[in-house]
Amino acid sequence: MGNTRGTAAKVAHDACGDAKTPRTERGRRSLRKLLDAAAEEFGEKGFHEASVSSITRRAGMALGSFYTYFDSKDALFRALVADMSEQVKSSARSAISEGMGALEIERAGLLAFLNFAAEHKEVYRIIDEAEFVDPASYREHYETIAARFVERLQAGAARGEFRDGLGEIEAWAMMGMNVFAGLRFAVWGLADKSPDEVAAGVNRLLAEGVLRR
Amino acid sequence: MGNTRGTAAKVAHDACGDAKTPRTERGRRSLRKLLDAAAEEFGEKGFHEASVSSITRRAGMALGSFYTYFDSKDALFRALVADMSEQVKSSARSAISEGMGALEIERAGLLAFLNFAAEHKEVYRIIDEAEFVDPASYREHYETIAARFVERLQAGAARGEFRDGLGEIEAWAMMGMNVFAGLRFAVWGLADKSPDEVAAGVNRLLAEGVLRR
DNA sequence: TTGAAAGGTGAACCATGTTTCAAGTTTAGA
DNA sequence: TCTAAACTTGAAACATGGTTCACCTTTCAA
Repeated sequence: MGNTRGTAAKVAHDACGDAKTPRTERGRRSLRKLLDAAAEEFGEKGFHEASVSSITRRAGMALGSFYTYFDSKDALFRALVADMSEQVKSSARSAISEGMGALEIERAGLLAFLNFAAEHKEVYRIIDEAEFVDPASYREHYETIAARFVERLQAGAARGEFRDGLGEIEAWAMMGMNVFAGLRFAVWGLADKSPDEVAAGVNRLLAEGVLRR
Repeated sequence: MGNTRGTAAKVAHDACGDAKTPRTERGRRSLRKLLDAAAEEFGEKGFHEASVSSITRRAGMALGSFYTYFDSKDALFRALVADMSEQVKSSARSAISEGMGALEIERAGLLAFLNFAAEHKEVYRIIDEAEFVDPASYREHYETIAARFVERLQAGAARGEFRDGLGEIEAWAMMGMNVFAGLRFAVWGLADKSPDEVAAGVNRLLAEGVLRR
């Protein structure tokens, strides 16, 4: 469940906006421990059930130290949302490589997302709870991702793979498919379907729809 | 924003499980006021920011009266989730009529849902927050709806309108499309797309996918 | 008319958990 | 080595808001 060192370092960096930047190596280590502990705690309990004291306990430090790194529980949560959002985006991004066709890109992106979600089930809870704790981030998260879908849809059309006229409506619909597939098959993971199977099914739906022909 | 009298009555009835059934007409009126006030309050502020005292204030009654009708703030929320869930389902259900084709059913169902969501923006927040406050209901809500999608998909295939082999994966993907279309175009409603336009766009995507042919 | 049950009231109780603070310890550069 | 800044500590201050309770008012059937 714990982050890799690389990821955690990235967290600290990306979270600059809400975290107070530590000046020493020891400080960076503490900030990292706090962020990892918070991801676990918020993932398990949700924002309101989570407590700062429980987070510092997990991180193995005193309650008061928390306020050396964050101004408030909210600030910590915002930092975490920004980071998780970034991780979700980059997980899909990294799955895409040069020679892929437009449709293949979508399948690979979804597959990467499903694997990421299965590995980090706390992402859903944290992003979802942002709807209440930090609405602006929540909205920005989905709007940014939707914008990518629009770009890819248009690129696919330009290449002649996709039909013309695809835009925001289709982008949001696709994003919804992926998110719900992730919720049901990766996060709740009843293990009755493999990620490949799910990605293939959704991809076929996306490609040709449900009509018999 | 306020419920119609009919709806509110229904709420009270459906919520029996968590609400203490009033014995007199006056009591039923109070329970109704409480449920309507709660839908507003939870919709605006979310579960944790909402307070029982603010709900009773909205309802125009004293704090203590609340506990005549509900054992706790949680119980009220559960009653509300059950009711909203029921309303979402019946809004789509009522849009479906006899002579419709399988594809047409999906469009009509989505259109009704979009209109319902635009009219009751608080539904999203309440259902979404159930993920944290009442996870079992949250899951049941979506699983029940997904089951309906599966049924309709199979009915469509039996009629020869849809291709074979459609199942849970496709059902969850469709549900995701609809939910996200509702979030973006009905709830956030930037008014740049009409419900009909959105329903038509999603329906075409569902029917034939994105591939050029 | 009447009294028992239902419903209403809001101050006070209480648990929880965030944030502050004053004092101690460690780090890192000079 | 030395010292200022960075970091740590945990008890206590503080705020919030759910829940209880003892007493009052309304309803309704006999």
